[in-house]
Order: sequence, then C-alpha cells, then structure tokens
Amino acid sequence: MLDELDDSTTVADSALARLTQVILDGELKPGAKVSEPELARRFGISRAPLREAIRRLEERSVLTRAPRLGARVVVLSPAKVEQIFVVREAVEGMIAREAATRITDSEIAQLRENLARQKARSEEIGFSTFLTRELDSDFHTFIARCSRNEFLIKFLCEDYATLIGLCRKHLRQVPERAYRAFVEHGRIVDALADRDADMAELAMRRHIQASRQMLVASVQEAGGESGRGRRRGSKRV
Amino acid sequence: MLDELDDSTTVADSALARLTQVILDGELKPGAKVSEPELARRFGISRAPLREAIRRLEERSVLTRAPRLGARVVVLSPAKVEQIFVVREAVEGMIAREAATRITDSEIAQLRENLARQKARSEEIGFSTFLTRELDSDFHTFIARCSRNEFLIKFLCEDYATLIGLCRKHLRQVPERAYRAFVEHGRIVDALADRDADMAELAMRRHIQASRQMLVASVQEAGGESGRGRRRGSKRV
DNA sequence: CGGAACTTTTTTGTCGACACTTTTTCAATT
DNA sequence: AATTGAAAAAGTGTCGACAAAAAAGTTCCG
Repeated sequence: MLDELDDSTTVADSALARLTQVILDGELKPGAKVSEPELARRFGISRAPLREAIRRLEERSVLTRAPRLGARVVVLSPAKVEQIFVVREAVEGMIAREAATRITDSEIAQLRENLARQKARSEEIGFSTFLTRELDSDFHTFIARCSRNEFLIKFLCEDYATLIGLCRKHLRQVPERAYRAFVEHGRIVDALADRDADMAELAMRRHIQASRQMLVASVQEAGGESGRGRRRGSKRV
Repeated sequence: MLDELDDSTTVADSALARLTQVILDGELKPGAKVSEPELARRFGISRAPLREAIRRLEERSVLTRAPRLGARVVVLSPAKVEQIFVVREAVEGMIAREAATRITDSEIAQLRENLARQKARSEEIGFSTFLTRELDSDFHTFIARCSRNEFLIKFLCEDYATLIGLCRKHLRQVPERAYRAFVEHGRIVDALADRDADMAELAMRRHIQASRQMLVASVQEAGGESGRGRRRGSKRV
C-alpha cells in the first residue's frame, strides 16, 4: 500500500524511514532489541537493506550497537537528554545567527504568518501540547533552511532529527511552557526581521535553554522514575 | 599481517578505518568514484562489510551517494569548507564553554605541558606546518573530552573528524598562521584555567574564525584555482 | 569525421546461505 | 529447589549470486 512507487528510491531508504517511524511511535521502546530477522520479515525485505538502515541510525546515535550482540534503541537518561539540548543550543544558536543575515523578507512573512495562525488557533482551543510539538519542529527546521548552510541544515533536519524526536517524549509539555515557547519564537522572529545576528543567536539559545531547564525541573519533580518500573515518593491514586 | 587479532572487531569496522585512511591520504581524491568491487578486492573482503563502511562515511558527509550511481568522495568547494568551519565554531565554542566548568587541574596541567613542549620545539626548528597540524588536532579533541558531553565528543572526534581532516588540505598553513594559532591556543587554555566559560567559548570561536578567515584569504589569493585544472590569472612558471 | 543507436561489460541493490557467537532451553547434580 | 552444565535455537557477520540499471565500447549512418 505504501511501497508501490519504487521510483528511484531504494528498499534501504524506505527501510530507514519505516524503522525511524517504528522507533518514534514507541513501538520499539528505548533499550529494546532491534532484531534483524524479525524486522526483515515484518517489512517484507531481506536483511541487507535493513542492516543499512540500522547502521545509519547507529551513526545518528539512535541505536547503540555492540559487535555480535546486535543493536538496541538508545536509552536516553535525563543526563543524556540534557547533553543533547546542549548540542542543540550550540548548533541552533549558530543557525539563527547565520539565518539573520540571509533570511528573505518573504521567509520572515511566512514565519510571522505561521505564528499568527498558531495564535488564532490557540485562542480558540488553547495551547494544545500536541499541536505545539508539530509546529515547534516546523519552526526550527524552517529557520535552519534559512541559514543556507547545508551542514547546519543536514545536522538539524536529518542527523539529529530522530534523536530530538525521542527527546521530546521526555519533555512533558505543560500548557504554560507551550505559551512561553510561543513568546520566545516571536522574539526569535523579531531578531531575524531586524537582521540582528547577535540577538538572533542569543534568543535562540535562551529558547533552548528554557526547554532544557523545564526538562530538568520535570525530572527532579518526578524523582528519577525512569530507572525502575515504579516511581518513588508519590503514593497517591 | 594486520588482521590477525580479530578480537571483537569486525571486518566492517576495519574497512571503515582503512577507507578513511585511503581518503585522507588523498589516494581517493575529491570527486573520485568509490568502486565497491575494486575496493573489496583491494581490501580482500566481500562487498557487504565494505558497503557498511561506505554508508557510515556517507552519513558523515565524507561520501556523497546517488541511488544506482554509487558513491563519490565529497568535493569540498571553498564555500563548503567555510560552512564546515561555521559548524565547528558553534560546536567547539560550546565544547570550550562546557569544558571550562568541568576540566580538572590535571588536565589543565597537561594542556600547558603540551603547549610548553610545542614552544620549545618550535624555538629549535621553527613552526613547522606539519607538526602544527598534528598537535592542533590533538588540542581540539583533548578539550572536547573535557566537556564530559558524549554527544559533543562524538561529533568532533568521530562524526566530523574525517571531514575536518579533508578541510585541512584546503588550508595552506603558513608559518605566520601556525604561530598565531599557538598564541590563540594559549588564550583558550588560560580561559579554561580561570574556569571562565564565557571567555573560553569566545576564545575558541575567535580561534576558529581566524582559521576560517585565513582560508578565505588564501582562496581569494589563489583566484579560484580549485575548479579547473589550470589556474587563472597567474601566469608565472 | 562526428554523432546516434545498439551491444557488451561493469556496477549497484537485493537476496539467500553459511560459519561462528550468543542466548535460551533443559536436564542432571548437589 | 536451585545451580551448573550441556545441547538446541536464534542471531550476527560475512560471503557469493543474480537481476536491473548504468557505463563503456562498438557499429552504423549522416
């Protein structure tokens, strides 16, 4: 139903897309074994192209592999998620800086339009976390493309995209945060519109720092419930 | 002679190492086709592990691949090299920042010792560009490890290492630059010793900016000789 | 002599098979 | 009953093979 038009796309490429989706959907949970024969059967392909997809995801730090032991979905401890946010702060800060001097008026208009649409919709139904996630991802990749730097773009939109998607699951978006993120996005667009590279980088870095600090807070609040199956300290319900 | 101890290392891993070396040695020049059968014969292995090595290098932007057309060594135009330096500035700036608060006294002593050794040797034989390159790479990876951030470390020491190695070929190290780089390294270490995160990031970014500007100058000076076989404008012997 | 169409050769993408390792199963022993 | 050990099952890493596509070489025509 999906793999009818094999036009210049290889089995390995579609395997990468499907495997990525399986992991992001949470069907293969963090720490779960990635069995080559099982997935090959499931995707209706042989092991060769599946292995290529696995190697690509390993290179992107989504899978961890030990020789002869196979691949597993990476387990993102809170410490690792924080480290990933640090990398994002560095790369996306530079993305904003580079975009500031290269973005077109038309692109600024598109960003403003999207923000206005988001504002209108949120005044109807409130800041839903689901919608915000989708739009947040679009916002960041859109600005990446404005940097006109293929390596920055590839980093954010390909290499780290899946890993960031996994991180989002750790980040319980509270409505308050969704609203603050919206405000911060506005500041970033303002800096871009001013072609103020310093301010754009700073605004982007503060935005990602704020997300990271929200994560740290939510982890401390939960009291390290990620390790064991049961959570400690909270006994209600 | 080399592949006797197969202890927990796979053929694919050693193929990655060998292929990387072949590219960095310039045996496979930028734009050259990476033929699977030929390299497999040469390495005495089958195509399967070689393909894995190719896919890994493709993921690292060292090889470019088009479906059904095979892989080629990336052609680093001056514009691309500049873009890579921008990525380095972002990532290594953050590396310096994170290292500033985490580096140990022992590690600072090691960095100082290495600088002193380099100074002593350069007073004997001058700032050789060959030696400087080796030491420069060590300097940057050493500080990366001081960041205690596995993703920053992986990025600089694995993902981008080969690409940066390729960039170095574009950067004709003049002795003057080698000396300036040495001075800049000293400033970075001073900032780390002070545990001054802001200054460490700034010093690192300026250091990489200076390298980039040196590259831009040398490209303009050469007048775009990278495209064609002959250089335009300069007609002396 | 140059260029287009056809044929041959090479190469890529994919598959199935096999050896060796790891994991699991299961039975015997303390 | 629990633990240890051997045997069976499953999985990974590697190889050779094949179909389809691309590249190279050849022939024919203008």
